Amino acid sequence: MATEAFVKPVVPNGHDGYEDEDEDDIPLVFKRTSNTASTTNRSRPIDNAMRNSVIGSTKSPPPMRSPLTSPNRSASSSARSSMMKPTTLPSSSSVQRSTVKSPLRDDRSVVAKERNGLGKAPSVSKSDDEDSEDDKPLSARLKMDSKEVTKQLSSSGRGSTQQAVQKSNTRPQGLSDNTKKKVLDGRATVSSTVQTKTSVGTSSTKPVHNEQKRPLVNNINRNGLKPKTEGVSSQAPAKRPLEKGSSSNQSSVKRPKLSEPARPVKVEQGSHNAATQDAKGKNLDASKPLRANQATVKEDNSDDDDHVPIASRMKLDSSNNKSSSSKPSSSKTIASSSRIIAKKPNKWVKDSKYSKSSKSLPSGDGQTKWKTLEHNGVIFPPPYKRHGVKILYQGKPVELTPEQEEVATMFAVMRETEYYNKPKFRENFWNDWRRLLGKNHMIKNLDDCDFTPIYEWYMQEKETKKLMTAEEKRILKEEKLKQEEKYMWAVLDGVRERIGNFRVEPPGLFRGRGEHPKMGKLKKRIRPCDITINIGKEAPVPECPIPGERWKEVKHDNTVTWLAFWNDPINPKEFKYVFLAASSSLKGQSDKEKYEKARKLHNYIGSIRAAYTKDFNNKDVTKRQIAVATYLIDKLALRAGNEKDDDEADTVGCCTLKVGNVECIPPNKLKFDFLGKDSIQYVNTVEVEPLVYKAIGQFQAGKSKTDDLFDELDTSKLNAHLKELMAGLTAKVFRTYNASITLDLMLSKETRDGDVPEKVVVYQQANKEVAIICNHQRTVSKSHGAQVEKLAVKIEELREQIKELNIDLDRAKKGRTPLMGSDGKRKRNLTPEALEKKIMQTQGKIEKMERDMQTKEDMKTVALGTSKINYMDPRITVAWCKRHDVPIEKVIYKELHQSHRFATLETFLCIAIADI
DNA sequence: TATCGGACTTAGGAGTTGGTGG
DNA sequence: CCACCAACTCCTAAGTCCGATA
Repeated sequence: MATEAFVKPVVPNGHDGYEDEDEDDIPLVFKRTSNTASTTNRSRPIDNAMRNSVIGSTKSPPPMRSPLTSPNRSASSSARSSMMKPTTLPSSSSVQRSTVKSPLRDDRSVVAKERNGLGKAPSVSKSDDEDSEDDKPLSARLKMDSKEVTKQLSSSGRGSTQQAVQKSNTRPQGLSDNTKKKVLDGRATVSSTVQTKTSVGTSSTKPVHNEQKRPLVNNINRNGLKPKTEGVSSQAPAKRPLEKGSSSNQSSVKRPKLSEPARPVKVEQGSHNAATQDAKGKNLDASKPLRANQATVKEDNSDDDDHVPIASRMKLDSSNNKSSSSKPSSSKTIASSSRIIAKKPNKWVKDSKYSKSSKSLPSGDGQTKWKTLEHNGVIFPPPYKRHGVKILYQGKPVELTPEQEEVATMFAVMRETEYYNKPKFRENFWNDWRRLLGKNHMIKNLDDCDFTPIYEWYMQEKETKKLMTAEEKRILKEEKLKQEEKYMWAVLDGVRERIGNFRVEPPGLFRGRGEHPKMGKLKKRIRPCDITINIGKEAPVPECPIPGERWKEVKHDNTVTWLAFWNDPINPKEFKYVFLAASSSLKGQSDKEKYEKARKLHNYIGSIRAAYTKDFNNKDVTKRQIAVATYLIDKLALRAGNEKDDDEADTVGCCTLKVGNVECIPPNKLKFDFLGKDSIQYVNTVEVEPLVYKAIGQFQAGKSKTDDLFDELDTSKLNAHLKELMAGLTAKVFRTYNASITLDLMLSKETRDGDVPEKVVVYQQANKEVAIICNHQRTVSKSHGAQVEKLAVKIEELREQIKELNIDLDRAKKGRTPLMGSDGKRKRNLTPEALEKKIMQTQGKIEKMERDMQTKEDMKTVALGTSKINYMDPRITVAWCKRHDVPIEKVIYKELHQSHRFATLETFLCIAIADI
């Protein structure tokens, strides 16, 4: 390893996207596309299933080899040393993770693994090599040398770290068995080592493998924390009472949906173990050194270092990490490749000639975001057009003013939605509409109103629209475009950029998600006098599109990126902003910064995990809560969980979890059940480090179900703590990091030789894993049941056909003619060979349909788009596509890849390759 | 230190579109 | 050629996080 250390290892698979730092340099501008979300559906069944997993399984990990990780990775990693080294990260993290499996991870297993740091590539195999060639170059290019790494590190703020690091390192040798095991897991490399002791286990999951387990847990046990039972202070003021008592309550309350148990953990160990082992083995070697130290540290000192910023403690191992690998087949390849790569990368990275960086990065707050900004303001929805259809009140038609009719229409058209019959929705609507009707209006209550006439008018309008010819539709579309064209673009620093939401939100009834207390309230029409425009000083102020009216205010603030804003009519304290589109350089830049931060976390994750593991039994309750919360955020990808007002839906994140949201299941499993963002239910049962389990029990002691689990904690305290560990680190970075590392790991691990469709499936599986980890759900489409049924029917028909064909085959062999078909027609007289061929083909069809059906079922509640757009570093995807000759458009949709972000990446990659 | 204001990112669902299998 | 469905786009709600202020 050592040798390799500097070289960037090529990742076998090559991926590395993540790892490469270079990319950083890359000019890319990421732009994001707009969203994509998938469909709707809210069910969340899936999740459950998927989610459950154990976080840390205790078992010792079997030796697996992670392809990636292991050797190659190590090597490579080392190479990357800098970043990602899988080793590094993984290590620590890995260790933990591995140990633990996060439930999530289970499925997520993969993820876990990744996180662990694997690097990427399992081994590159020969085949890989080939790919690797591409890969290599790229990856290699991307990656930095160790030196670079170092630089980065330092830049990242390690500075002081070193010292700290040292401390941590110090411990090295002493890894406990546990540690070793962890290490073995592969994840462990350096960091792992460190952690090892404490090891939290993280989950690593391999998709399949996950199971492997994670030594961590075990380790933990050894550590044997004693749980203190004491109490946590129970002060917990309940921040927001759950409504129901139990956590679950929430869920229940808000979303009835699933409560299923999570899926069982998945996986299984089986396969992976092997991998793991390998990895471990490898890792060990390499890793031990550094991280071990750290890890070791842990308990002992437990407190010692506390003060030391983790960051400082950490250092990278970059060099260290690299090492291990050995093994496998890939090694050769890797090595060689790595070298090559290494060189390139540097260049690459550094070269920033390509980088477009010309623009100033936005980044920090208060910083200048632009020098000149021109735009034409916003476009307003057309004024209300009266239809004159009357509603019935107690059976009689009622005359309404246009204003009253407009709001009545908003309500009428929602008849087929879930909102329509919700008491809160009706109540809020009625309160606002009644105000419009006036005190003396004949309509005295909503229940006596019959909106059917308006609903029918609306349906008819819809039908009419549908019946328009394609030509008519095209003309309408063009007209609309012509009207809006001038509002669609802004010129920022001389560059024409698309504006994201240049249309002012039209009036309507508020559709909050979950059990939102304000659902049904009237969202009034926004007028120019509600809008503040932000534009360059030199630019002409946009003309107010509504004659006789004027903007509320015109500002020239170049420290912000918004072009206009107005106060949210539903929550006047909040704002609605008009920003540039995701494809703009401004958004792309911040996107890139986001991924860079996640990458940087890769270098710190080992020490961070070691640090929080050490604090699982810290005597200071606040520290203990921070440690456990960080663990949950890291392992389960939970959101931070800011405090919320009472006039918002009752949802929680990590810091706002209620006692009732977490159930302790002996010996060391935790069942989470709560409503998260958008009132999406999160149900997951995971095995955690025994110390975590104990700590949770302590935090719950003496409290009611609606009290805060982490009563000493809030997001600002948590983030302040995280910032001590790594500059710029906040809770959400863990989500980005774990999502990207998971993608990377899964891709490198699962990609095999094969045709493009097969590779695309691998990508989708990886994407799915990430979505599960992040709990991105969608509701099951209305037609899902019918679609599945249809497939089932077809499969049955094909089976019948096979039966008939077999009969015909028997007859044909005996020289007889086929029987009449089920349709009564005479069949062609085929030779036995032809019949056999036909049977085979039909069998193949059945198999494909069964697979499709399974996939459809598996994916019915998983939303892939959100993670693709917001969490998975596009560089990983691009690098993988290049490496494996998969056209980028097969895995990324158009708009996404058209966006600068991807275009740039591709360019970047091409350049890198050429360089080589 | 807790709150609040402010600025941005992340999220799911509705609506639209275009590719494709029958 | 048509119907269907998956893939997108659009929309806007709902989070995160930071810095200022009380």
